[in-house]
Amino acid sequence: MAAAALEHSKETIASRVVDALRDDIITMALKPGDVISESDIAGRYGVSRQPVREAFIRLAQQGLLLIRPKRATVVKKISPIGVRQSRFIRESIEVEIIRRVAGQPSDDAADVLTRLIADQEAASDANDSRRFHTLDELFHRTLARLAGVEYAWQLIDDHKMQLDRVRYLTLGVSSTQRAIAEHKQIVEAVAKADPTAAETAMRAHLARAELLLNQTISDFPDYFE
Amino acid sequence: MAAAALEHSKETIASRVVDALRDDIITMALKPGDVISESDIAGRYGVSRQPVREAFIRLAQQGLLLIRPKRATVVKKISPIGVRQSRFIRESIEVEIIRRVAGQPSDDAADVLTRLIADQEAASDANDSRRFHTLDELFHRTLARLAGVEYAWQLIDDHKMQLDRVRYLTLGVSSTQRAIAEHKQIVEAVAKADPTAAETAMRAHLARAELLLNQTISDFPDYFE
DNA sequence: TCTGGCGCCCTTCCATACAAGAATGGCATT
DNA sequence: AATGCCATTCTTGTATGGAAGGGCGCCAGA
Repeated sequence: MAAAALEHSKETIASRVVDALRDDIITMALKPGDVISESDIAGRYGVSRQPVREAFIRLAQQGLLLIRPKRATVVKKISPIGVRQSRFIRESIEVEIIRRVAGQPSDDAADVLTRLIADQEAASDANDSRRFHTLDELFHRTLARLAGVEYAWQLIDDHKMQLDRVRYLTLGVSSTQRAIAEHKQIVEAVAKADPTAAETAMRAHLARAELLLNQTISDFPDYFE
Repeated sequence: MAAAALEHSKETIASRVVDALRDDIITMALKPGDVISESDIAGRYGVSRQPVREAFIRLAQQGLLLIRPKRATVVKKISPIGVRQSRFIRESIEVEIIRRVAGQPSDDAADVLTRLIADQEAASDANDSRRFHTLDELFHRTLARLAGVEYAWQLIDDHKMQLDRVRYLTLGVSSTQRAIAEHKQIVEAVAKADPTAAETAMRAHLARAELLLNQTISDFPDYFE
């Protein structure tokens, strides 16, 4: 925990504490199982306990913290079941999305997606994992936008944080080459207006995450329930 | 707002306030657009502002309240876009569920579902709308359980509250007969182990909600954005 | 040595006081 | 009559002190 002096903006203190803590949790600066307390964090950021408490409540609702009344507050360990179910939800939605996109194809769609893949290849060549994953997220978000349900993507953002923690642990591991190849298959199916092929490619793409999860669990057993 | 003296249990005051307020909102005792304040609710329940404030935060995260800093807190109006997107998510997941259930059929599945439909018919004959909708929810939840993703159902419960408010407004309107007939089609497809037919039936079942939504918007325009 | 009880310390939870922004209505000025 | 300013009074946001409860270790007794 580096974390000194959250930069002051016009937002409320509570909001800034939420952002700071969430970032620390996703980047594993705060590890699953770590015990924190209101006064602890309050002292660390030089604020009172009240806004910290409110931050705890919000993060607990997002599934990142576990408040044990009168006992303590801990960074929630990652639940393999929760991760799989979150992925089930994501897969359900993404399959529906890719069907729509492939079902009503436009030249724009394929173009935009192709360009994104090119960027990803550049990031991969430069070994810039962070940027690669940012572009990966953008790829999927773009599909949602093309399907006209970008707003729905925001709704599942909460669940996605569970997946993000796992992904952060696999930053150096995941094979970017393979992901790119899979993305190409998806775009290809979209260009051909073949919903079934698109669905198959998307399922394969998402299924690979299962392998990564299992490896990550054995690499960091303490971080999981 | 009837609402006196929330019954005391061992839970925290904040939790009880959350439950009470959420119930008031979903049952339209608190109407979309109503302005409430921390001290208002605090006085009404005879507690201090603090737990009420925490309840507001939690309900705001669930999309039921809108906290306008330093200004006021209002019961959020229902967003037609949000409702449609929530339904999109639900439809995506339910289609995936029904495919799985129909894909790996069991005698139990059809039996349990058939029994639930019988109960629904009884409730419909008795004109018990509340019970009918409770059974309706149980029907879909059972499908999730049969697909082995009951936990995922919990994850979308938050989004479902948006739909619940609309559904409450349509309590006397919705044609229970039709819903029952659609449920029968679904079970039939499951019994025949026909995923495609099951999917079609499920989509039709969920699509009918769109009509209800449009009618509800014109019936209660003030409750929507 | 083992076991049960008691007290201390830690936590979250609640209450209260104060601070600061925002809206509204009255009043003065033009 | 219209308009701009200012004070009053709401609201939510923050700080702080104490209350209530759970965990843990020391200590006494068997």
